[in-house]
Amino acid sequence: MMLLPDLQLFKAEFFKALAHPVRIRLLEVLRHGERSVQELQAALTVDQSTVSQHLAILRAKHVVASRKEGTTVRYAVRDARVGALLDVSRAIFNAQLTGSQTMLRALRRESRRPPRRRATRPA
Amino acid sequence: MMLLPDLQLFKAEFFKALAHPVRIRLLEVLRHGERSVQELQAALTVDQSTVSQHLAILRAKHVVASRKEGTTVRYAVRDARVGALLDVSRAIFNAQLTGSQTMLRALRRESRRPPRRRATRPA
DNA sequence: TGACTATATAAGAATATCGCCATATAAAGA
DNA sequence: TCTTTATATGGCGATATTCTTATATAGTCA
Repeated sequence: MMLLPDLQLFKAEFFKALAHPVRIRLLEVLRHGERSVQELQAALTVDQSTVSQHLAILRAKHVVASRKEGTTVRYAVRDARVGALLDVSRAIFNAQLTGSQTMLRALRRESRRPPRRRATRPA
Repeated sequence: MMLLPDLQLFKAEFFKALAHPVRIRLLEVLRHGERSVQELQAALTVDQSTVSQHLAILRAKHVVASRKEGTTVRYAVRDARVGALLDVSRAIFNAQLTGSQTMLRALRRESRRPPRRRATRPA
């Protein structure tokens, strides 16, 4: 049966694009600015073809855009509101995760400013 | 390989919960208030077991909660921010859908106040 | 208890998604 | 042109989702 308006189908496709741990990580890196495939690969520690495949999916769903620059390709989030989306969902997780101390800590860690690699060793 | 932190996995599970047209429709009805399974079923025109199965998924991911009331079971969204999430994504679609006139119209129709069934016929 | 209603769950077939490996394309430099 | 580097894509086995059909559970009323 089914027969639902295309619009809901379209929305579902969009959420599907976010429904994978690798793609979430990709977006959480990309929301801080444009990145090359190499940089993304380094940040995630998954292999090249996997990163490329997930980027292809995000591209197909129009979540990210790619721009060629010489040999490398740089990716960026297409709509800044994707950041807002991740923030709202973070707030929801936060409320939901009252159980797991470990995940709660990880979540809090994420929401702090980008961990600005420490320059000097602590006193 | 893989080895991503549990947190991202958890987030992906959450988005997966939204990544289906039927579940999106369910949430878009539920965000306006508690509903029984029957009401949901009537609103979506999909059959009983399908609605129940999708509700089970939303329940498993803690997106909705169920409350028994006599013979019937009433469902509600657990976190009001889910509404905000749907709104942000709507905004993103809106920007994205500059191509499809049909979907654009459907999207606009959705964002108007609940269509409050007209009481008198137009003049 | 039996019949009826509302909802949930199980099992299976069809389909989709995922990760991995190999290979393809494309730019740049020798 | 040959090589190297950066990225994309095709094929495949493993796993996960989804719908359908049938059945199970639970509340209500007679």
